[in-house]
Amino acid sequence: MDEKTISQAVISRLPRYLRYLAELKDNNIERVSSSELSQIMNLTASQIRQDFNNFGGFGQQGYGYKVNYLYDEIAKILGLDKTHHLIIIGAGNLGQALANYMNFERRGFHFKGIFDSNEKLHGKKIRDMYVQPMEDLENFVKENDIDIAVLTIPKTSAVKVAEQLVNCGVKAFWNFAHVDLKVPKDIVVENVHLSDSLMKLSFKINSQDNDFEH
Amino acid sequence: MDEKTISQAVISRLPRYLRYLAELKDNNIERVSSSELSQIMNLTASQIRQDFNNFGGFGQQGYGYKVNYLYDEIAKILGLDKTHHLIIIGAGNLGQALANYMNFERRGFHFKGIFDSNEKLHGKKIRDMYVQPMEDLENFVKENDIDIAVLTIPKTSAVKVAEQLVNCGVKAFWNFAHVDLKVPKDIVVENVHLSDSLMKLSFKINSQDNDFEH
DNA sequence: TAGATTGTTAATCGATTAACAATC
DNA sequence: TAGATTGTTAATCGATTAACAATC
Repeated sequence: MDEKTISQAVISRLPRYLRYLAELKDNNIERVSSSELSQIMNLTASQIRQDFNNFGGFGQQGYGYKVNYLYDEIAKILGLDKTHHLIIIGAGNLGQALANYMNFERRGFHFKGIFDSNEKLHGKKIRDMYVQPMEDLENFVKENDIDIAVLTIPKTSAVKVAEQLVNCGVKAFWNFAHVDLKVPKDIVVENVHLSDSLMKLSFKINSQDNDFEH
Repeated sequence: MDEKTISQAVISRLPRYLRYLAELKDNNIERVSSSELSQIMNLTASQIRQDFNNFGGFGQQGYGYKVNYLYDEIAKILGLDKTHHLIIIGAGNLGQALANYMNFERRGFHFKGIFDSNEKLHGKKIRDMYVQPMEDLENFVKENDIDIAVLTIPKTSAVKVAEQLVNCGVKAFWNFAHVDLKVPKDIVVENVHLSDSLMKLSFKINSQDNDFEH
């Protein structure tokens, strides 16, 4: 429909908007102006209005934005009203933690299974799932219409497994492996490189103490 | 010394440079030109040279960059040669996973302790640490010169605990709580908002299927 | 010296901020 | 209607890309 290009910067701000709007909702605040929101969120009012107008206007002149309506619209933009079928590849520390910790279902992500190559883990119960062997992966993906794979496996196997999953029809990856996946460009990848994040923290500490500012 | 402002965009690319340089090192490749690196990393050669020259020139005209030297210099810029004392607040799924999964020591981060308010967890062994009660937190931080706290606690307590830790001398936070911390501006915060990341994934899937491009 | 590739300046592109007319 | 605040255009700022002189 719209056929507009949304910049990465805007996309990154959307979940944060949603978070602050949820807070306003919790406090039973019905309306908010761009300048009020800008103060709470430490942005400029102009940027907020520009951001929202990437998706068409959600406000009313002279009034501001209805909190509930704005929240719902942004949730829709983020696709949180859609449902997806998700599996986790890698039942190590991180995979298990995400299975237990993330509230996948609340965001429309149906957690359907967890896999690992380590046979000591096979059959282990994680949340309400049993760890399955990698041999069963392809069939499971095809039979259960899996569209998202969470990769919490070592980088050595991540690229290969991702390719395999693309061939089975997986459309998106939440990638925690410390490597850049090689997938066709219509496949969605969202990287969470924890090591990179820790290095950024290190840089900021370092640059504070010494040389360069950031 | 230098007193230059490094943009957020450049900082974010540094760990990725390091990753690819490590790969070249592993393959015993001694030199690399900006244009070779640009092809591997899917960047422009110009951007790479601009990035490096934020910190002074690391290359030789007509030759390129020495892989080992460049790696070491970027590691130094990231402060990976420095040591830090780190604790984890929150011994739930995520806190435990990070304690076990992250190779803190390898990057100069000395993992010194893990804390939780849940007394059922107190004394539980995680890696080579025992979970300590929050009551012992302040003394421990002061006595052990802790400068970094990893926050894997719910957002409801994160802001308060962060303030408390700042008062005890903590200088940096690796924040996994789904909230923006309120700390003085000389305190370093690196956020890992996993929910936000998942929503971005959702957006990208959604925008592929329908309306807007990204 | 000739060839290659950096370091750096200039040009372009994109994102943020400012300004204001439209309108609730 | 008057006041307020959006939606949107224009101005500014910053980051990326292109070009090329410096130099190994």
